[in-house]
Amino acid sequence: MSRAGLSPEVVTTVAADLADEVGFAQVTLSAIARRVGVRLPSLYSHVAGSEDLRVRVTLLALEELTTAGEQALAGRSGREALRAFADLHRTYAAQHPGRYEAAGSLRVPASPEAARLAERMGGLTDAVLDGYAVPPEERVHAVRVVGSLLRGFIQLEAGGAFEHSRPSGEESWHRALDALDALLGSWPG
Amino acid sequence: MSRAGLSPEVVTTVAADLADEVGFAQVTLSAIARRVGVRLPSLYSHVAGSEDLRVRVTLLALEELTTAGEQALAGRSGREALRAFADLHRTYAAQHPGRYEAAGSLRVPASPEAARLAERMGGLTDAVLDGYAVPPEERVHAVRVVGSLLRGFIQLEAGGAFEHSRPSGEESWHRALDALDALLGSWPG
DNA sequence: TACGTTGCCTAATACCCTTAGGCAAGTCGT
DNA sequence: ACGACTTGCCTAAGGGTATTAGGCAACGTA
Repeated sequence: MSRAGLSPEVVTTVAADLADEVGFAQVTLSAIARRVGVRLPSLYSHVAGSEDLRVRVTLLALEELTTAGEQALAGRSGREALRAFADLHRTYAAQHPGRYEAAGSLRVPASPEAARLAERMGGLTDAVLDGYAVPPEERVHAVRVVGSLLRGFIQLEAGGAFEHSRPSGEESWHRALDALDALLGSWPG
Repeated sequence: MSRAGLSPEVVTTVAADLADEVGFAQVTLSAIARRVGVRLPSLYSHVAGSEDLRVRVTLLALEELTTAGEQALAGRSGREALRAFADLHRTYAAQHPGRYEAAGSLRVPASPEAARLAERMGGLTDAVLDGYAVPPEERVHAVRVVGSLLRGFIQLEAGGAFEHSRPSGEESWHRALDALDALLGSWPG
């Protein structure tokens, strides 16, 4: 009986891929075991259980998004940075719906890894805002508004809210980004 | 053996209450059966199954939100209407997290009831925008941006994103509404 | 090569969801 | 008021997922 060569990372990646295919909520240990060719209980050698696996997928997605964000923002600022950051998230959500869903779940337990990620994500939002003249004490609010709009739009679009009405989401997306740019350009109003 | 006096409406309401207490994803037919004092299979006389129940809870939440919206918006327009509409959703989400989660699930199957709700919800957003001079062909985009920001903010707040950082979400909420008001007041740019 | 570690297995338990079939409590026609 | 029909609730049974316990064999290492 040869071994399957599993590891926490492999199991997590398979789970993330499965989430992209059938939805994060439909990810099941049974399905993963079938896919990698082992019996269900064998997975417990690599992950602590169903909930642990969900957290791992969430952290994986956040890490991928953050890394991609750091690359996308390199050398950009202001409107350019905002657009790159926003488009990155929208594209990631479209290509990896399950991962994005996981990333949006929030509520990961505190851990060194989670803290490091939060730090890096903070750096990203700082980089975006650095191109705008938002007063220091207003930055928190600006970050929250930007995050809210992006997240809300992407989720509505992913949920099919714009599917059966004209015009397409694409045009609204550009309006939303223009609105955000104008907003940040004249913050706080 | 006396009867429990159940009905689709009662089961749905119990499910919604349970969702508010433990989260929409944790709502289970077993738990509902225990709560109303019947055996699990008895519920199948009232709902078609687990998925059917979820849809019913979603429609219940959307209906409650819409009805409350119609009352909150009566006699208001412009900034007043926007604020009433936004605060209503935020308050509803805080008081009925499970219901709000259900309402945000989207993707309810097409039905006469769903169509009626969509119609009424469209009327609400129209009422909010009527106080602003948004060009007719731009209304769709404005509605989407407003919806995205509100939804995103409320979800981030519900997910605890603002919990461990100052200032509180309350202040950011006011900034967000001011930003939306300014945005709609000078749409498209 | 012998040893300890560990990856994977079978077995067993505990939910949850769903369908089938039966009984009796309501409801309705006469 | 009585019988017949409808239906709300029940038990029984089967299938899926999650988790734990305990065993065996494949690997890394002395």
